[in-house]
Amino acid sequence: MTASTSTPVPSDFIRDIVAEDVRTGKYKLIHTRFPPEPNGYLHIGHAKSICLNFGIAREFGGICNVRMDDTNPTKEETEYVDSIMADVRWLVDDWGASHLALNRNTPFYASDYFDRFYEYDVELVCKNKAFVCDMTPEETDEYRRLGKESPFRNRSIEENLDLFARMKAGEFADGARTLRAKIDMSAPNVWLRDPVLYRIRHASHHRTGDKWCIYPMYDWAHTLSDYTEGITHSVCTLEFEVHRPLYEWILDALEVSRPRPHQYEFARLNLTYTVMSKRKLIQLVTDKLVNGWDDPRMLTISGLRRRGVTASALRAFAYNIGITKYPSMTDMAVLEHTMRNEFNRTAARRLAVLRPIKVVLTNYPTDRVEELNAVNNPEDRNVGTRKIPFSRELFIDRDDFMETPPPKYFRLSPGGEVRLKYAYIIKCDEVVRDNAGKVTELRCSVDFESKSGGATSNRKVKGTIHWVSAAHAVEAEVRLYDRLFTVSEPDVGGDFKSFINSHSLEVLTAKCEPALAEARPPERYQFERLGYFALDPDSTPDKQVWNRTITLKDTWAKEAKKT
RNA sequence: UGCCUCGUGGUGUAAUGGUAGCACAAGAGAUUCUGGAUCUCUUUGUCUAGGUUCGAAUCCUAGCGAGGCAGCCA
Repeated sequence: MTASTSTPVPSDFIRDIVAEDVRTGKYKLIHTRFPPEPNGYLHIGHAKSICLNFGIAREFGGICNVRMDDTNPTKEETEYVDSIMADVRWLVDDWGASHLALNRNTPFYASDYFDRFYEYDVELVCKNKAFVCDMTPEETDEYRRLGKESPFRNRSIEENLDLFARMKAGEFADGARTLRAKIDMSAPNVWLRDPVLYRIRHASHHRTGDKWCIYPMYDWAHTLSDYTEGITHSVCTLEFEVHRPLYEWILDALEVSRPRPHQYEFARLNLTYTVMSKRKLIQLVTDKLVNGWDDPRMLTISGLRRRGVTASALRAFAYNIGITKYPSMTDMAVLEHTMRNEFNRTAARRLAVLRPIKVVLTNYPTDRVEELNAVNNPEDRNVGTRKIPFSRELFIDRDDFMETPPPKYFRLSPGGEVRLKYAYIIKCDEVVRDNAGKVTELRCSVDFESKSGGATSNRKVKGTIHWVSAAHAVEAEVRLYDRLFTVSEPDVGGDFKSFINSHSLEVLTAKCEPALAEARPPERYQFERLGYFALDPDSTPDKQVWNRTITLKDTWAKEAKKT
């Protein structure tokens, strides 16, 4: 019996391939990699990829590199490197990280291999498998579409060597020349039609500075980075499927020693009610439709973390959705279910009132305060109980009172009864309003026989609601989040920004039970009957800020909608 | 248009020639001092047409549909 019996081990077509390679002894060590370009923040789709690549390494006793694919100096920044590393570490560090490869704070960088790439370039030219091309970008495009050979294709090796050295030396302007692989302009796969390997960019690179003015293209850099690092299974998303023959061609052309890496592709994650592309996420940030990359409404890893999602919940989600080649659309409800499933077991319960309405218990002594016993987590008795103060004046949530309740409404209404959780059954005798007619106070009477835990507490009423003692309440800011988009697929049918949910953030001042004042990050709580909440970094010693990570399932809301 | 890939309930996935299963969602009920959780039950599926086979979701052929690629982006 192994540890894997308690934790389900995923199975999918890629892991099947790895398992087979392990069985046949194809490689000494399974070695995967996660290769982000540092040009944006990581999102939940990257989390899927991280969990796959690190998961494979973890399950097969291998290792996984994080490698910055930083071959385009005009787009990449150190800020993104830092955020990516923080996100990856957060996601995998408590996942049996000791045998993962992430045993250092610094990632690998494709840019560290630029010198080595240059040697490979020269080798390729010497083998007459690459040439320097003088065509403009537009001409190159057109010739590739038409399958026409470049007029510069048959330059001598000496001339190519000379020209490429002068490209490197900075003699030519951006776009003036490229180094292209010499493959087959009549190939049906356009990526085999003499693809560009190097372009000229007189731009400062975030790590190599001004050392280079020629930069490798993705295919060249990525393939050779994989090979250089000893990667065995190079796992990427479906859009690179047509690049695989080029990946193979490069390794063939350089006649690299075996075993060599192989590329496998899986479908990227799509989720309802959100957008996933970096381009769109960056627009949300720059257009200030959200408050930065880590806005809790964003499906970035940093946004999810700030909202209160745990790394283990994200990993469980990655496990739940599986790995295939089918371009699917996963229901946001799966993510939500994964969170509730974990937090229900792990989050301690507290009482908090979001939209307070005052309740005065007319038959309760003015100066009396009781300390009532409350269970911290009914799913985990080990975490014990706490005391909650109870007194004559309380707050309850406005949602828990209706003047003219519909049928099946179990909460408080004029003349009706409800149980205050851990306390008494009360009856609403009188409704007090202000001049505008708004209800400002409920005057209720207590059934002292009904005290929770007491000998005569057996009487049942249909509803139980949460409450907070007014004199003891601690005020806190609460931020309620809803889906960022109003439609399930904001990517289709027009500008995605026109589907923004204008009510996706609501800020309230809540009344909390005193025990919450002692909460510290990264603790998270269930506010009973409301949802799961985590402290936001905006919290100060004077004022807590709570983010609602996810609501509880609300079958009453569903019921109410029917009528 | 060319090339590549993929089609299993509403959604996401499993079954790798041998009883189509799981999860989410939806619906009904039980229970409940959270309208939470838990438990029970129910609805809904192999894209189509041929073929191979004792037997096909699985193998073959054709069709249909969907996605990706066709940057000096990754």
